[in-house]
Amino acid sequence: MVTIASWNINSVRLRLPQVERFLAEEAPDVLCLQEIKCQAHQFPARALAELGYVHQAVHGQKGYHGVATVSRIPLRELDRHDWQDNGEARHVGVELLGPGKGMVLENVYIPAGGDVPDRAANPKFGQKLDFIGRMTRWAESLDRPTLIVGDFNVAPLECDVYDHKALLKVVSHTPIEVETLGRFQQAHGWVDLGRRFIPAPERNYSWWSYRSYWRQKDQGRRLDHMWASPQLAPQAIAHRFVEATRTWEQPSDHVPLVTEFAL
DNA sequence: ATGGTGGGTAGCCCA
Repeated sequence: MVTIASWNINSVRLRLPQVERFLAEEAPDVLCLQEIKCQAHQFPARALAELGYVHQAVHGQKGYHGVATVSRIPLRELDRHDWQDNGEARHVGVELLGPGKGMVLENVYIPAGGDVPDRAANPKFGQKLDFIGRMTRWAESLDRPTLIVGDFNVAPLECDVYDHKALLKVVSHTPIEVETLGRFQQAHGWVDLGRRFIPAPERNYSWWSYRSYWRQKDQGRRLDHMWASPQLAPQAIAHRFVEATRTWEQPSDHVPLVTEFAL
């Protein structure tokens, strides 16, 4: 059995105690973090190593973004794609070397895309679409069993948001984003494990705004995903969102996802 | 209900 977790932590230094609690309670073999918001030398490497996560691939950046994959299983870092070509730290790819040997684990933080869903008015929105477009061309040539996880910043299905009609004009759920992410999915035949295990139209959110009104009304969105390549997906035997973390004190706005593989 | 809240970091950017 190999258990993989993914969590947008929104500052790993601020929430290190929550990461430690999550690792103690869920005991995944591998944890993929997004939005670590620190440089590699500031990453709490020793604290996580003391919990057994001694194998680490950290792609940090000062103040913003940043991803890290920490593991009890030996791993080898493969690459760090810059799909915007602007130096932002949004991806790290590794290969598992012990249990799960041969699995490639892609940890990605797709840009949020700003507030206005219009390329001309808001360059960040175009950069988000272009990021996914470059990911799509990359995915077309993949030929190894791969799990891609992270904060995709897109809620693809109608039931992935609290109000589909209202959110059609809100970045994260616009038709152009959903279509663009759909082309990425088709490029490799990715299996959306979130919906394989929690089928539509069941409520299944991974993110709630910090703004209190939205939280009270359960106005969540499914922005975080674990997608398996076709040859790997059948090995996934369990999948869950750990929604309880959102009720912890001073939480991340995202909750972790966990998948168990029979490997 | 286009405001509001929460990060990092130095006068704002990002989510």
